Amino acid sequence: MQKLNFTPTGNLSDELVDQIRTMIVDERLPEGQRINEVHLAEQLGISRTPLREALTRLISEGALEAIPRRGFFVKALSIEEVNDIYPIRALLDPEALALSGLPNAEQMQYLNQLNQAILAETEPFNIIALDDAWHLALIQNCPNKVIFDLIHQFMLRTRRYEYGLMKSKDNVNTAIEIHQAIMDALEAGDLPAACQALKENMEHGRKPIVQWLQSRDSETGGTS
Amino acid sequence: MQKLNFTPTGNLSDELVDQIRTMIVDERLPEGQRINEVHLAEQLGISRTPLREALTRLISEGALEAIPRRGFFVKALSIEEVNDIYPIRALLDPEALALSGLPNAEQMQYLNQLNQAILAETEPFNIIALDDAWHLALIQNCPNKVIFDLIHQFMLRTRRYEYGLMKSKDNVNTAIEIHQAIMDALEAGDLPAACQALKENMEHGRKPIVQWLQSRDSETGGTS
DNA sequence: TAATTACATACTGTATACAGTATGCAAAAA
DNA sequence: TTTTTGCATACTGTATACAGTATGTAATTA
Repeated sequence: MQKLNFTPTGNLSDELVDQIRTMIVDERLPEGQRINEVHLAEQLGISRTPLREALTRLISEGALEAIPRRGFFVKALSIEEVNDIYPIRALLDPEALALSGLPNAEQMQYLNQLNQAILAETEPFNIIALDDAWHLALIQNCPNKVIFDLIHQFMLRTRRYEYGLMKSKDNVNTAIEIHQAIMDALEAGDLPAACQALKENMEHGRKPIVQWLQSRDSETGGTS
Repeated sequence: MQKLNFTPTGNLSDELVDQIRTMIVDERLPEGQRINEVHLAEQLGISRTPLREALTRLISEGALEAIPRRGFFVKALSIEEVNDIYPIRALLDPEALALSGLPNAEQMQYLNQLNQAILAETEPFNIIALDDAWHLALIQNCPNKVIFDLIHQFMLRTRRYEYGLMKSKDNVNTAIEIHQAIMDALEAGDLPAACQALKENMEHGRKPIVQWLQSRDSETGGTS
């Protein structure tokens, strides 16, 4: 039962990383859960070797942790991590935007399209993917590829947190409005204002997530 | 020929990552080189499975890259990467120091000891390790663990560049003087000045590396 | 002589086998 | 009834086997 018998590009573990990350984000693999390699491997239709290579990569991404001789575990969501990461993005994202400069007309149109697509989308997982795409499109001209990749990495790392959040339409609408404000500044040709708005976006994006985590932690159980 | 037959903590690949990174830094594995897994595995006295897991991790660190069906390659040193990373550290390090606050007397003494140890050391590899240790000690109180880890990651990633540089005693002395200037500001209780000095340190640290790379690239061959 | 094709070799990517440790349960003793 | 100890089971970590692709060389043809 091979997944794909035409694999001209990429290895099995490449696709596995995306697949397993998605399972962690949508909580099919809930936080704290121990990964049973044999079970997961046969569930995914592959052997343990490429699976372990994928799990190893997800440790670097911060989605998993390993305890020697005990195995891989899904990392717990933590308020500390949110409080740490969002201020970093408040530093990195505006810097990336400043380095990128103003987007051209075509790029502006694409940003608008994405923002409207977010409005139309109802599936939380897709909303997050579109939101991330918007933020990446904003800095697509960034000449500093390391910053770009770093931001991309943090996006993947915070998807688990935003997944819980984006179930509420209120938070989605807020995000759309902030995007609009940034785009307004860009269309006015005011790059510093756009950077400032982006910085505030990141600083304020932290708060509702922390609140959600706190309310979640005060409950004992959760609905599946 | 086992490396250690008492491994109560940690897996083989944990130690392999450090070992192979060192081989890349000191150019036993030169840039661009294709990694022969069979050869390297038997050279290190282990099998290909844990080796491949270690190599996978070193891709995340930026030391290697993988081409499907071709294998792992040591990433080439690039001026672009240096130009990208040092401005990021000029952003992150001062922020981490600001969050850390002033070090206490004991910590100041440790910073002084490290700086003197750098002066006494002659081996480039050790100089870099001490320099990194100094910069980490500077921000050891940083409450933002993600920034701390990020800086640590960038240190490992830039060791290859600094190894070429630290062969010149001039550059070592410059580093020591800058450390001293930062410590002077700290002992005066002026945290903002220390952050500013650290920022300038990072911004200026980039230049000699780029110059070294340019002069190196204009030569055809190199001494072993 | 230069170019192209066919073949032998080597290496990667994946699966599987094996060894050693952790875990949970049952039985026995206090 | 509670605690402790021994054993069976399950799972991780590592080694090895196998399949398929890339690579280099030699032979053949233009």
